[in-house]
Amino acid sequence: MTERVENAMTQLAPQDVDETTDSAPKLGRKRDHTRDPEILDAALEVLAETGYDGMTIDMVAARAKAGKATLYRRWPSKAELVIDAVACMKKNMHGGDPLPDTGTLRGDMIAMIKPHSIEDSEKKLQIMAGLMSMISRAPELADAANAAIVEPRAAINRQLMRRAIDRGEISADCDVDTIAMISPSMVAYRTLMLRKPVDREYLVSLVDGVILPAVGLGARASAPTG
Amino acid sequence: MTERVENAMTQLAPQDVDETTDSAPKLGRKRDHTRDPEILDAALEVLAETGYDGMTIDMVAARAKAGKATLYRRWPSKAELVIDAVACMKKNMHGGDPLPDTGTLRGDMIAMIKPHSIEDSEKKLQIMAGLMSMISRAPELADAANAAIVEPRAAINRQLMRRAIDRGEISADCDVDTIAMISPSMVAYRTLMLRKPVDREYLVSLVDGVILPAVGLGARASAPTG
DNA sequence: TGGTTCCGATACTCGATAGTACCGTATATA
DNA sequence: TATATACGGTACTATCGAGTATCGGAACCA
Repeated sequence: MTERVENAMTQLAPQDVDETTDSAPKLGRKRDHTRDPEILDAALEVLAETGYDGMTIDMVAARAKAGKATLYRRWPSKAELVIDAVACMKKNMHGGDPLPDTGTLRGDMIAMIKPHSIEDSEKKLQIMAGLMSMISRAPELADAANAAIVEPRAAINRQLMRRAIDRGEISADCDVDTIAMISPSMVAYRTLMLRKPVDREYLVSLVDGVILPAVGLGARASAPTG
Repeated sequence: MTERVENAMTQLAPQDVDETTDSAPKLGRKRDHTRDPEILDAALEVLAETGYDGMTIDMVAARAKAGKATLYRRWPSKAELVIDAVACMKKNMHGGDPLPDTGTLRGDMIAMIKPHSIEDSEKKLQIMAGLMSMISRAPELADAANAAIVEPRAAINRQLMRRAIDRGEISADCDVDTIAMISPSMVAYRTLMLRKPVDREYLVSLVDGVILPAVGLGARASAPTG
């Protein structure tokens, strides 16, 4: 409630935060920053399971097999820990497989539907749900979450569509930006509110029943293979 | 966290809840049930402003100008109060204006875009956001929220599309159920995560850039009037 | 080796809030 | 009028969790 969030520190690395850059003679044991990612991952897990308000620092510490004080040595508050965790989620995303290039927009989009990415997406949406209550207090968090969770998928869709435009498969008049957001938005709503499964069948029906028609490719214009 | 939610009572009206139906001789002052809606509305307001976890019973009582004990006489817990508030939101929805019938699907959909409904929708989405953290603990709440907030809009879209099918304007092969969810889902995502304005312009662009193309009506096939 | 800082762990403070108890008052039945 | 209950308000209890303090031990540096 009375929480204030001014600035995430976002990985300042070796020296501590409020030191005036040079006044630290670096004595004694060094902070083990290899543990940061483990702690942030633990925070994301707890966040997905219990939501921001349900999440306690003790849970995160226990999950990361770390002491509570260790967390407070690295992040000044629960809020900043979460903000950092969400921000780092984006960085730590492996670029993943290269974009498919099957020659048709439908082929590319269907090729993007992989069990791994479905499950990955569901986990990230749980994190997003857990963040919702905090977003009204820290709106910049919405940007971070969007950048880490949904924007990458939308960017892929945009690129696939632009290539389709370039090869003349679809019209250049398409509202690429909006259409690229269709499946992320609908998958988010279906997962979080309808709580219905987002499986391959649903995603294919989105491609064939909404996206392809929207770009002017009639549903029955493409290959039969799922 | 340790909250349990078994059953919402959902407006049992005159007699109290746990009375075995007839053993109440009805003595003394009667409960003033005309205040129930005021209390539930206050709960929805606070819910939209602060979210479930940030909401306190004292806030709701103060907003409704009622005593905290009064709330606990009527609902056994904060959770059940909220569940009841969301459930009653659906009931208390005035049917609103009759469906537009302009003769074209585009005309009908554009006619549905009214300042009042935009603002109403935004308020309801704030409530939905406030509920998110609780939904994982009480999944039936997701159904109630969906039924009260998004489903009515989707139902309208379905009906407009079915009429368009009946009059031969669009093909009967359209995936009506899925397409009817496009604008609710995208509006929800845009409001809650992107925090961008959902204004008339955006809604029109959804109709012209996504929905009409998806049902096979080329974007430039319709009336010029916005 | 000795001083310094980090580590995990635990105990503590302190504010906030769900839920209860009780007050004086208002309103209903008998 | 007497009784019983609801009312708005307030004080209280009990719990929970953020953040702090401190511990013995380990790692690092001079």
